[in-house]
Amino acid sequence: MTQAVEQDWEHPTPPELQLMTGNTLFADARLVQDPMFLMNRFGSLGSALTNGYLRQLDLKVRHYSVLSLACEPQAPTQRELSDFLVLDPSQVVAVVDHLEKLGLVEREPDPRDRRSKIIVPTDRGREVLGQAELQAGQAAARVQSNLTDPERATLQMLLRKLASG
Amino acid sequence: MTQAVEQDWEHPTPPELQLMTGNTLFADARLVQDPMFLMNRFGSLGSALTNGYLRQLDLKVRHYSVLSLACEPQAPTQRELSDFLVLDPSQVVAVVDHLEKLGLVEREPDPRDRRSKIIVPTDRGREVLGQAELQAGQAAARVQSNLTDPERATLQMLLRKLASG
DNA sequence: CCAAACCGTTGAAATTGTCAACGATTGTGC
DNA sequence: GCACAATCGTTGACAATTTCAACGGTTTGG
Repeated sequence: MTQAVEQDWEHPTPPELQLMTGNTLFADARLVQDPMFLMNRFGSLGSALTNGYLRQLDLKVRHYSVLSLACEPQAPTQRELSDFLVLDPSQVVAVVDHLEKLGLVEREPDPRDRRSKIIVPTDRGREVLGQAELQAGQAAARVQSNLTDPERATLQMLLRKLASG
Repeated sequence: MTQAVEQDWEHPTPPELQLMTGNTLFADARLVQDPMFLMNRFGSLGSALTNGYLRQLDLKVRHYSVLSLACEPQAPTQRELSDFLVLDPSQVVAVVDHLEKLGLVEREPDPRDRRSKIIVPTDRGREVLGQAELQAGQAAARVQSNLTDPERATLQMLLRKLASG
């Protein structure tokens, strides 16, 4: 039943999505000075926009994430994906099921633990990952369109340092 | 014991919340270099943590956001809240209902447009907002614990510039 | 004055998040 | 070796959240 439902701009057309209100009503509100608020706003807004760009590949951010991790040198188990992506194991099942139906990954038995299954990309999986990265990149570029290149680099550096907990 | 400084989690509120995997498995994964991925991760993770700190006030991030905006010089209508917070109007109804039941805000008719209602904080609302800001600040400090003060300032500046679209 | 658009509200549907339990397998203490 | 707890993927149920259509009351524009 996982058929393409609705349409809209699912073509190679860039989705229109309000990034941040040009509204000057709350321009000086205390909320917009709160980094957590902004992070949450751009996080959800960014993934929504990325989902739009990924729709033509029948993927969402979570599928793109799993596919990307599956293409890393060391193929992950579903448990590792669950931990790293902070997704319930049952949600990982659904994501892997979808990717498997698209022929992008395969479940293989873990030689070291027959309880686990490692997620391995197919050739087509690696190919589609490249396209997905392109789409995600376009979405990211659009979100960061207000920043200069060095600012983007600084932001990335700070976020990575934030993640190094 | 000293309860003034310490956070007492009266209810099953997890003080322990995995901010970012110390797992070194995916330390060099391409995903962790993607600013959008990190932004989304810290956005949802940060709001989940903030929700935990706000639980003692019977608030969530969305209620805190609405309360904060209601306390701005110009009291907003529900439509303006809906637009700015990217929430469906029906969700704003639920949030305002909750805040109203807690006696923190009141719906007042908009003198300029009898269709709209402006959300005005009560005295207790402003008081609780102060406490909520304290809790949210603790959550934020915890998320940003890996950053130095100047780095925090830079991050805030970049996020605000990101929002100035 | 009339039609279209807008606001808040309600309710229903779809998506997502959370949690308990199960077979199969592995690790642990004895 | 052997019971026994713990783990992994999976399923199914349940709660929370998002999305959407429709409705009275109101405003706007022609």
